[in-house]
Amino acid sequence: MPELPEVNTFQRYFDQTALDQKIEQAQVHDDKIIRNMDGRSFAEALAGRTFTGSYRRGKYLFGNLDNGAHVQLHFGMTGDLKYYEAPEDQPKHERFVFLFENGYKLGFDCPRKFARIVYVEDLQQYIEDKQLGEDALQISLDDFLAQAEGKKSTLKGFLLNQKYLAGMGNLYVDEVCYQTRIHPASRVHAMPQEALERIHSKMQEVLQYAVEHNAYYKAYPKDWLWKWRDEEARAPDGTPVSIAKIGGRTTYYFVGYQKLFD
DNA sequence: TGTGATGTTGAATG
DNA sequence: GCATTCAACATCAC
Repeated sequence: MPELPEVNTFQRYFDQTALDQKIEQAQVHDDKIIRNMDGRSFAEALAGRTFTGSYRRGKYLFGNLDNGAHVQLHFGMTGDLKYYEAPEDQPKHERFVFLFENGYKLGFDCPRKFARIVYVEDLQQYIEDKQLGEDALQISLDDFLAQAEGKKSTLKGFLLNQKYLAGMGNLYVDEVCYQTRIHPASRVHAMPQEALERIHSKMQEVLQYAVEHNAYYKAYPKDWLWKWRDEEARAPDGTPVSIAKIGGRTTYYFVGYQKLFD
């Protein structure tokens, strides 16, 4: 489920379960989920360490280790965390697990193995090399406009590109476009500044609301697109939903109800 | 049985 | 260098 608000919820969970406890051992069940070393090296690097904090940027969560290194947790499409004690509570698709001194474990579950776990020696350098954009919840209007400057891509493609800003995913992009009544296939360079300002403002409003509700979508307002994202959906003016690939992803939008800048 | 899914990356193309 | 499209990654659920 992981877009920015979901990862923010994972961060809270991580902080409540993993911090300030010595890691007795890390066990890697599936080597391929660790992207920059084999499972044995990862386990060796983590043994005896302690997480002292965490840092989230967009959909990327980093656990801060007491030796200055970080562990990147990126959840892909199906990543999840589970803190448990009894062996029978181990999640079905656990790919690796931290065993703490108190006997509890923090397991990383991921049915589709799209998650990306990386042992990061130098976080600043890593983020720079990745060209990871500013966090979508933090980015100022000025920086947002600067990123949008001259972009010929679709609005959706722009918002999804983690180099420009980090954290937006398929569902929240559709939500913001719907609520601002701007067509997701609009060309960024054809949008007046006022429209970009509305996107920026609504984006942070939506993300903030979602974060405050722990990304629990059932608690989202009834008038969000999210609630009834299906083929029967209609805009308030009765426009039936259109479903098409925009920016490479399945997109729900309303022709006419959402203004197209092209 | 086939299809697509809340994500990212790299290759190929224009 | 940019933008776009596509395939790949691997598994599950409808």
